[in-house]
Amino acid sequence: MTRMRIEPAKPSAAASRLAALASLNDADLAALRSAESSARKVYARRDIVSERETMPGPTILLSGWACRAYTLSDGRRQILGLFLPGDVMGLSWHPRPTATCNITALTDVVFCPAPQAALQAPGSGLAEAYAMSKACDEGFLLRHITRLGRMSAYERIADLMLEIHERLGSAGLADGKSFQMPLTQETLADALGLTTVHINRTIQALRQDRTLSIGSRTVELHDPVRLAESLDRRPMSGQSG
Amino acid sequence: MTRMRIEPAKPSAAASRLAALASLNDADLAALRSAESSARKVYARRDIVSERETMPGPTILLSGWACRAYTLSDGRRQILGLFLPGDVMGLSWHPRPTATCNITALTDVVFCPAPQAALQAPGSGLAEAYAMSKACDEGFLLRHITRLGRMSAYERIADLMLEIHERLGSAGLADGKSFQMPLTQETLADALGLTTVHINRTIQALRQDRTLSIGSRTVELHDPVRLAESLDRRPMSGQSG
DNA sequence: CGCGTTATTGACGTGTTTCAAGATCTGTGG
DNA sequence: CCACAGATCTTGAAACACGTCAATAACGCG
Repeated sequence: MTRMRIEPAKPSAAASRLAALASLNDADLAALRSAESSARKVYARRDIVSERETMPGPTILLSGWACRAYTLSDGRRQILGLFLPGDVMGLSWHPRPTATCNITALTDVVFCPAPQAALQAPGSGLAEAYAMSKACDEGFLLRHITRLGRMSAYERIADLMLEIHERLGSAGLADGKSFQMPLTQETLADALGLTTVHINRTIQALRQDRTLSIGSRTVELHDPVRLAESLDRRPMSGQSG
Repeated sequence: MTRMRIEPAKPSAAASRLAALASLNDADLAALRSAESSARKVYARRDIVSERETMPGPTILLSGWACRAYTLSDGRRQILGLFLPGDVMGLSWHPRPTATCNITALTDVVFCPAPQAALQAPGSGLAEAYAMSKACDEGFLLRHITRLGRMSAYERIADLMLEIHERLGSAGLADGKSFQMPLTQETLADALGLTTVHINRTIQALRQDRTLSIGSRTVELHDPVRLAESLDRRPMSGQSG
């Protein structure tokens, strides 16, 4: 891979995601690039933010996957939502933000503070991009609720894979039918309110039906459009335009 | 009920709730009172906002209960969250807000637009109150996810009753151990991802254990504090101060 | 009083969990 | 390059929580 002189040639996942949410001007992109230079790294299985800790400001996930999770005192763990590359974590309108759950790195993870300075500048789309990002987040939470409340294991897995596929797509990290997924079956279980054993068996059923196959760190969707319809996934409306 | 000359004597549930979230000045309270005069009413089982409709502005629920719900095409219904008197519905940072789920009246319901004018006025606490309200909302969503994903039917019911008890309390609508609850068992089932039949049987178990009793439109908690501890409900930290 | 909604019950089916063991993978160090 | 340890995946058998179906009882309202 030769390094190009003109930087914007290969936009980062973050820039690509945010640009899909609102139109960013050159100052915005520059602010993003400069923020990315002050990146921090956290290794897999480590907490990025621990419960009851003070929340840091909004943070952009540059690479790797993370999640918000809540653990009951007897050890039961529920993953509340995933963060994928380009997502903005910890966006909070909370005046005095105290973490009410952990943010944990699921893989090695690199992140940086989300640029704030440019927010007030005329023509900046960053504020809108953050707002859209937050709105999407809530949409994901709501979908997660109906997944957990009203879907079978089979549907839950399929639905989550579709969501991840869409989200990675908007960061330029998925092609039409497949993507890289670093989640273990145990993590999937914690996200979907199931046990590892049952996740395993259901994945086998999905493969046998040729609905989707989850292999070593990759997922292949056999017919994303039809599957999305059968799961009542409305096509995210014209939010991206 | 005789009408008092001096209004603030009996604060509305809305004023009481919002005042608990941030300190409101006289102008804020006046704005609230005046907004309440332009109230609208919707009957039980009717939609307040239907899916794919344009969202109205932020709206304060003055009396009655409502919910956000999502219905799959085969009829399965999941209640995403409840709105109790004093709650602010439809708070959205979304630039071009389109409803992604219904808001339905669970009982007869009265609501009014949330006052906006006073937001920029110096000393107004309304903006902060709305922000806190939104932050609480997200907390409720997250808790709902762990309820659905990792709790048994028994725990789900108990946990939801505790949440409602706390929330009604901050609106001045609950005493130490009990409150009025207009939800049918079918509604509870849709909220908790269970069937009516199983809700019914589990309620009987809860009563038999003297954990809590749900009778005709009232709930009595036998030992809220102990129950909350056993369900890992952290005491909402110092947010209210 | 009668009708629709809501609550209750019983018998039975099934999706998911539990427990426990073994197989496979992955990275690490010798 | 092999051996090893820890993580991850896979499998089977048995238990249980919860769902389904269907019928009846109790409520609440006009």
